[in-house]
Amino acid sequence: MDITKIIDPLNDAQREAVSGPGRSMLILAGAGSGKTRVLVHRIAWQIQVQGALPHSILAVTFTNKAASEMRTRIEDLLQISARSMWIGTFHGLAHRLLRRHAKQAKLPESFQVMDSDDQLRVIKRLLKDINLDDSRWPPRQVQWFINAQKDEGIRASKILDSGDFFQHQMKLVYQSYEDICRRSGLVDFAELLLSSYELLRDNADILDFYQQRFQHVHVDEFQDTNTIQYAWLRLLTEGRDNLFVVGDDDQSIYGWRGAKIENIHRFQRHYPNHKVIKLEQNYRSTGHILKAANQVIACNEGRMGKELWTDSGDGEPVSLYAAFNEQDEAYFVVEGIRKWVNEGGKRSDIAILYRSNAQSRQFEERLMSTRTPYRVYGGLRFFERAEIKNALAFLRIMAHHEDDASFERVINTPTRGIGAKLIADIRTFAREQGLSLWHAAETLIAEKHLSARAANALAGFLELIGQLERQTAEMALFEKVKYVIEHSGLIAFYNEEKGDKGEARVENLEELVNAARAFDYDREAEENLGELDMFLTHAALEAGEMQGDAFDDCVQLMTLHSAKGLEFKQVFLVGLEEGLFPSQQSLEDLGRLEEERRLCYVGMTRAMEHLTLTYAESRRLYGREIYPNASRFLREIPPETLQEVRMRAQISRPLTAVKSRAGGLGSEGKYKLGQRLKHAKFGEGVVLQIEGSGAQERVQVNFSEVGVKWLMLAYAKLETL
DNA sequence: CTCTACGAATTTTTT
DNA sequence: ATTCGTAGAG
Repeated sequence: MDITKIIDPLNDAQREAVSGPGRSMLILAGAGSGKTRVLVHRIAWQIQVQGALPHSILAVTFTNKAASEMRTRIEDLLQISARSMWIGTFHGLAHRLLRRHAKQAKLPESFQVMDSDDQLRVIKRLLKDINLDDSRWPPRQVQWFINAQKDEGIRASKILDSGDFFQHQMKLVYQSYEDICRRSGLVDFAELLLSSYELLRDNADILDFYQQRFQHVHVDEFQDTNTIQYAWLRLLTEGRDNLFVVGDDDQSIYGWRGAKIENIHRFQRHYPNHKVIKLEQNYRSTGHILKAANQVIACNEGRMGKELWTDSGDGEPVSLYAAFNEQDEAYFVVEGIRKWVNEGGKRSDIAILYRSNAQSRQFEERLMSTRTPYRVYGGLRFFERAEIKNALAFLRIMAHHEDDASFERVINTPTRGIGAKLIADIRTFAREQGLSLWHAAETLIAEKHLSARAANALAGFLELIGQLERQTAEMALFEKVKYVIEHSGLIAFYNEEKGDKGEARVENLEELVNAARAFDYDREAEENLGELDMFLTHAALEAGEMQGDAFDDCVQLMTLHSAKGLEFKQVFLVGLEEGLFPSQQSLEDLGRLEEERRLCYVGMTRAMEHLTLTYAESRRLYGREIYPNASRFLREIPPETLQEVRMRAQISRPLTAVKSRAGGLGSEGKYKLGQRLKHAKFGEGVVLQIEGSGAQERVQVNFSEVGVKWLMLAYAKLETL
């Protein structure tokens, strides 16, 4: 066997990880340290050297992109098909388990996957039905609550009824939501995970089967796992010491949606025999960029401790530009892009990264007026567009009459004279009789409870669906889709819509036909599911590529979050201002502040050759002019790696705040970040920030009773705890 | 049913 | 500022 291909391209640490003993391992892989490579080569090693069967490999990722990349790279490396390996996202694999064992998972054979938009609609509907005032109970918040419970593995029935009104109400809503989903055969994303966890937990035979099968379990981006995902992994590997996880605590930026860094510590406790390997050699960025990023992340407490290094030289220093205002900032960045392109650089090697989507605008305007091609990430994706979801809802309701969500979606789309009143009546009747909306509608017509006009319109709808069903019964998937978008009236409906908008929607619908034609049934068909159902699931689980032509040479605009995992020769990290980045909401909580800092670290380490940081001294935000301070993260960067750029020297002020090395690193004095202390008047609090020195030294403290305050150390009477 | 007007909210996102 | 959702009028 030729193992040189597997081993030779690796450095020592990577090699140790790849060829390590067949027990649990924790690979702490810094940014740009070759983490995917390690994962891929580890799997190759197990197969080729240790004789593992492809069949016994399980590899879990968070995104479809990561999963397919891993699969491709394994196939390229080993020159074998990776078909029999289970490589996929947590949700994708959970889904596969549920399809295979629908009965034991207490789900209908043909359950449908709901995306978050569908889920939100169901919740809105539900809140209306039980007459909850949605200004006091915002649907989003309810959705968030339910998902958070599921992510923690908590069923509605397990929520304590502590007498807390909010809790009590939420429990009721959650319970009704569960009922609706069960009755309609709908499963949301969080439910995929929770149900598949329960499936394994409650069925010893099934669990045993998969434990036997998956001799080698691998997890990518382990720091992003939430409670239920960890519990799921734990079940599969319990007592087997075969869990190989790769992650980076410094790149944990999804705490706000339930990711638990603690899972790394949990892992260390639960797999006592494990081995830890740190990958610290970086193959992406120059020395200056790494030094700057290292110093920033070093300000966080309680890290696993890693320091990136490179042997490829310092490179250029990091640029810093203090813009006059947000327009000047955009102007400066686009000017930088122009220079780069003039010197022969590619636009697609450039990224503009920002904290919040709203910031993209000024850059778009500037790019547009200079006619620079660009692409903004994070818009609606193909399968999330309303017209596509409408078409899919037709297909769904045809195949599954009890799917209330789809029924609601298309009952009056395109409009066919079924008004709010009639729909409400159907809903009420359905609820009273415990029927699906479809069945309720049928019954209402049959029992002549409706006015002639209403009955007519409703019967027309049912008949339309019935006709579509019959006429497309024998068609291939793409023909079926084509037939439905044409004969449901959707195409005609959107053709009516004036402007490019309707035109674009029609084009999208036509594109859906192509998507159906291109859909590779065989590749996905493992479950005993019809082609249409597979396609619908595919649409929910993989919302599809974002808009824009990847082939064009475009400047890339995206949030810091969506930049994770990517790299660019030239990175502009913009809007480094207190209140923006770190965001306002994170200022008062050290934990969230540290997550912002990690986000900053992620952003900086995206840059390969050149990193430019900018902030504005004045910014229009929500229609108001604000005068933010430079971000604390700038002060954490070692000055020797920084180079201030001044496009218009007389305008931008000298950067005193940035140059003065503040005590923010927490090395000197008796106060450091996170330090608990007590003030005679304000009570107890936590140190968030330290600035200045000597008589000027001041600390920002978050007091539990009175909130955030700045205190001069020279005057304040403080006592450390 | 569609259009307009007014008020409220406004980090980050994958599945 | 802008967007989004709802309430009320036409």
